[in-house]
Amino acid sequence: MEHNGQQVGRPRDSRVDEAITAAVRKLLGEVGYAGLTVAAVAECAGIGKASIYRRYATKHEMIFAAVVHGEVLEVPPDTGSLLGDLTALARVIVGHLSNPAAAGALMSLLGEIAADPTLAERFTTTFVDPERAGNAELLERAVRRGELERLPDIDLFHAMFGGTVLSWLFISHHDPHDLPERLARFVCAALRSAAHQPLPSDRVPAVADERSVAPDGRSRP
Amino acid sequence: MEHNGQQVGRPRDSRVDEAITAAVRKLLGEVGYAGLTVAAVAECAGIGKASIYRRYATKHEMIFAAVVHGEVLEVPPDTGSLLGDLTALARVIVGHLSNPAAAGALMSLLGEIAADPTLAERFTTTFVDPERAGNAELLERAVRRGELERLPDIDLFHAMFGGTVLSWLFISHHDPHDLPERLARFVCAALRSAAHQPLPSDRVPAVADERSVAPDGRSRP
DNA sequence: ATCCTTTCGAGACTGTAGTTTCGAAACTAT
DNA sequence: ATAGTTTCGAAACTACAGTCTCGAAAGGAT
Repeated sequence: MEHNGQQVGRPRDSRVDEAITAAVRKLLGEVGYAGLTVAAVAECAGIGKASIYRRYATKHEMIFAAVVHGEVLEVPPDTGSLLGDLTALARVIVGHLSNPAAAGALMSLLGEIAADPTLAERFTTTFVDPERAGNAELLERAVRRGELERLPDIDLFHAMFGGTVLSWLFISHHDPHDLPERLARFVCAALRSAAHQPLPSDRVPAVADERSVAPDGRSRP
Repeated sequence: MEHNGQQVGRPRDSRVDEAITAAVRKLLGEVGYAGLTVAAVAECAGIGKASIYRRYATKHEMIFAAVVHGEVLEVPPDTGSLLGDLTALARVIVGHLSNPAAAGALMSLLGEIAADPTLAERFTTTFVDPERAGNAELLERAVRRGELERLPDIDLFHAMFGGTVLSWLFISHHDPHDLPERLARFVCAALRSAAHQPLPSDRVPAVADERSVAPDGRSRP
């Protein structure tokens, strides 16, 4: 009988996992989200389709994992000022969203997410929550530094910062080269002003704690 | 030979056009973007699939036309204050994006647009440009009213306002009920601050407290 | 060493849905 | 009227997601 947590049977080859994500990213850049087929991923990775569906329930989950995996936005280091920090954060976001492979896929993925609560849940815990936490940390630095009197509306700030970049790139299709400076200056001004105003409401959006989703998102057969 | 503008051959039945868009909207509300099939649209409209593909090159174009047609965001009427106008504008955007049918479709559409320059062009002229023009008009009112010293960065404002709502709804999945007030207040503060800053500089004022945000009395139209 | 379980690549199979083809019908021009 | 053109609905075509089976291989357990 099997020991605690130890798997019985042939273990999964981690090289297969890497080959899948590498193939997905490569093909996303070449043929785009709509042109991506599971068969092509398998061939490009030199594996069988079964090895893909053993790991991911659907094609979308496969793409999701390949696009989001490890892409959690790191909090930029302390630059010494709120304006500097915001500029650096905007640069990180722009950098990630300018990657053509992940970029187009992310939008299509958001479409899927809008119609698939399971995927939405995973997306939130994997991507959204950490990113918002990073934003919060950045703002707390400004409070400690004395640049802000109190913590601003984190949820609004988070939606605004990322949402602006998203809209700038994928709706307006503007050149992002000077967006970080413009956005950071604008938001910085808003934060300094808003810090003097009372918050519109005092509801605390409790984050639903979900427990134990398998790391690979696939319940074992 | 054909006369000026007159079409030769059997004319299109305008009832078919109407039936298509009506069927798309009806089905989007029932089954969502991912569950929408061309066959279902054809059956629901009581027509053949060929009549759809004669009008639209792809399924996505069909949905795009059905969703965007006539949905151009109207500029809300003058409420007498910038804050009021911004709140009203945010309510309009939230209202449109909260429509489940259009909402999921828009995100998936943005994914297609990222990979299809033709669709991107149509989307820009049909949807993005008019919306930005509407935003500009609203800000010009504030300048005429004397609330703003000069016209702010229109492109940034446009991306920020719509992008924030987009992110709030489809990335953070938050409740939008009080978003218009929060967003409008925040952006209003930013506009007032940014209006009397030099545009191309990166000055770093310490904690220069400005209490000039007093005239905030009205909040509702 | 020998089972037992699981993963592996490969390929066949199925159902669904986007797209195209086809004969008939509708309309204009001569 | 008749030829030419375009639209119509129905049906055929095609691609692909997703599933399954196969024989082989890689572990762990006894």
